Amino acid sequence: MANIQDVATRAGVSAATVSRFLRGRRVRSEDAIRRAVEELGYWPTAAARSLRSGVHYAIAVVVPDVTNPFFAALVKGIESVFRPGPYSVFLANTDESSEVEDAIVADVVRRVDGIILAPATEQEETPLRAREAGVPVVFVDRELEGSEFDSVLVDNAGGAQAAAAHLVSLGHRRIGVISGPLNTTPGRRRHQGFVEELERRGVELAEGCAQIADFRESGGHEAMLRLLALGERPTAVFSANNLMTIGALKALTQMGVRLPDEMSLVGFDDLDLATLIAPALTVVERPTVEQGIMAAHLLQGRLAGSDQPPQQVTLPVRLIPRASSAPPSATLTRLQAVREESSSSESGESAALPRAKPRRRTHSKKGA
Amino acid sequence: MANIQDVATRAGVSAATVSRFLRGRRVRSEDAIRRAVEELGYWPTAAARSLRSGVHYAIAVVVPDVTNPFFAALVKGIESVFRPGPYSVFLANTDESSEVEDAIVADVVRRVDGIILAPATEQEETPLRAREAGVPVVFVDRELEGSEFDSVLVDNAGGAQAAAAHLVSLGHRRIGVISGPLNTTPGRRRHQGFVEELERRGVELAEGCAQIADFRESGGHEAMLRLLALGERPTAVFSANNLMTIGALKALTQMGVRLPDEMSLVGFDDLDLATLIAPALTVVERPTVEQGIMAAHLLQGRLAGSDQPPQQVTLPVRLIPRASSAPPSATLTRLQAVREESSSSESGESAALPRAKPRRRTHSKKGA
DNA sequence: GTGAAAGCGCTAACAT
DNA sequence: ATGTTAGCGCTTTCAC
Repeated sequence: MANIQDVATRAGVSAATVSRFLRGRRVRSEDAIRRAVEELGYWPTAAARSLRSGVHYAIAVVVPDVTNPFFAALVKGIESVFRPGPYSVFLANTDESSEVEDAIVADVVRRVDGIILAPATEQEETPLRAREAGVPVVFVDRELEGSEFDSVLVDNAGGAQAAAAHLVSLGHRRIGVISGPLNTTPGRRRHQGFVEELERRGVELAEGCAQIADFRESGGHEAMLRLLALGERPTAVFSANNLMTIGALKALTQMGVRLPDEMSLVGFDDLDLATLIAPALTVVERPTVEQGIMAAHLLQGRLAGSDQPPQQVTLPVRLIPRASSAPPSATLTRLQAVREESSSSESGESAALPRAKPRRRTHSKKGA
Repeated sequence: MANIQDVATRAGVSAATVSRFLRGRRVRSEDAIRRAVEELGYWPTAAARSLRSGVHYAIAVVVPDVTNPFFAALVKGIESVFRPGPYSVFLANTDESSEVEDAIVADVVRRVDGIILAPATEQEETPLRAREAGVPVVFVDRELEGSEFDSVLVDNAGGAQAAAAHLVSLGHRRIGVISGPLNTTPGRRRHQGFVEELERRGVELAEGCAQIADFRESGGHEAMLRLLALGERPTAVFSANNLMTIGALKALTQMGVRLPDEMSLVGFDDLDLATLIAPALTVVERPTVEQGIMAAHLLQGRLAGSDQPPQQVTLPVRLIPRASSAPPSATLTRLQAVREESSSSESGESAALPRAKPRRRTHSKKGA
């Protein structure tokens, strides 16, 4: 395989000149060099270039699970930004394991100029090592507690709150939640956001109604089975990510529980097929490709030598009400008893409306 | 950052000895070296190692679209094989573009020791260049015409044939197909397999009933809209991959066409949510993770220096009949006329059942 | 603008 | 088993 010296000889110049030309500087012998490169099919050896100059013209994207459509979309966004070059984008998978992530980052730090990282958990100094090695890191989806890294998140708490508010407004009082690991940013934020909003609205989380799972389909499946096995089933459930929502749906189908009659379900993350399943799924949607684009821009800034203080970008989410969430059905809630007593004239429509927005601050209004 | 010489000095040996130790050979001063490595936080520089030895301890997986669950699963399989090391796995996305693929492969050839490639199209000598560079290539999902590369495919033709047989057996005579690009292996094989099986069973593909799309959701969507706009709609459609099936489903929903009453649908590729959509989707399922594992094993063989002739592995597929395919409905087929005459007593339940497994060979039973 | 020379960090060949 | 030496292919001074 031809090297730079071969090109130089053929073009009648020195290797240094060829190198300069290849790096975009103006030289007299452009034509000759271009021709020599062409004829020899020359392409620089990445390793030699990296060794000498310290730049790799590559970045790494490290995610817990490529199989998760969310991360896949993220990657697409990132790639679209870097496509024009000169950086190649490499993707690596940690399989939701901190150990694997450690190994990958340690390896990749020697091969790339920057890293976009969606950490498996928050307990790790791996990214700090990367920084020590002089490789900028941008966090996506998950962040390091009080760290000084660029990061792009979505409004996890806000989305979870919207889901809680939605379910309470529909009249649900016995509500379940399937959360991700609490040592991950989205796991903890969504869980807290959901639970706190319930409390704020005077709804207590009953025993066994908070299931901490693992962001995987199997975890969601098992969690939903546990919820269904409860003495008193929740009338509504919030599932904190796409994969667990799928698992939960399968559990419901398997146990013959009908949505939304027997249970309401709201998921975090839109599913590609959310509108096709029956009933169409109510979800909290977040920008995925955009999140990747944002992260890529931040990293590009660092690669260009930006010395700005760490940026913390938070993207908005939005609740999309569809058919899987509805007021609790007659047979399942005590509210129903109240309803039957008090109102019979308005029964036709009111059940479908968020009429139950009860006692925001339980104590403050008690006397009124 | 410490280099190998620093470690050597600290351990009181030469750099060569450290190098040998790191590569697994036995040395006397193991302990001292290990300690020095530890204390200095030393980690070899990949570029230097690659430059000198020519090995990168990395492989690349190049796919058209990470967002496609099929490729995501493939990657998972590959990673599971390489996880134990010593090779890192990098993933790159070609966005279904031969040009991007060319660029990626040209780049990656200088950085890795082997490539697993799912080509965007078949018209390219890129992989040949990789081979010239001494980098082994294993094809997945798609193959190069008459080439001498290892490859792992699934029984595309067989799957498509099974789908055709299934639909014809149900009684469909006016059948549509949404195919992928015919210059890709799975696109062509599935198309041909399907069409030929129809012919073999005496069913002709009507004008406009063969839609060649692009393996993308949007393509499937548009193709289905075109099929629905036909003067005489097909009573059944075969969609040649997961993404197009999703697009087709959305088109059907959008146009208010009910499955399977107004149309039967069979897809190639199982969908994660196939059982959750209404009605559950009939699909041709193929092993995805296994395909990745197989490809990884083949590449491992080459990396280990195997000189065996190119292996061509074909994995079996299987048709999973679910609810989206059923006999053509009353209003849509002339068969119904026959039915109405002959049977009225069994009308209650029979409509939902595949009872009409009528005249496998139209001509053979005509007189009965 | 250009060439000569040095060297990035490592491993392979050759001694011992 | 270990040290010495050379050099992978490139980029970067440093002169000119």
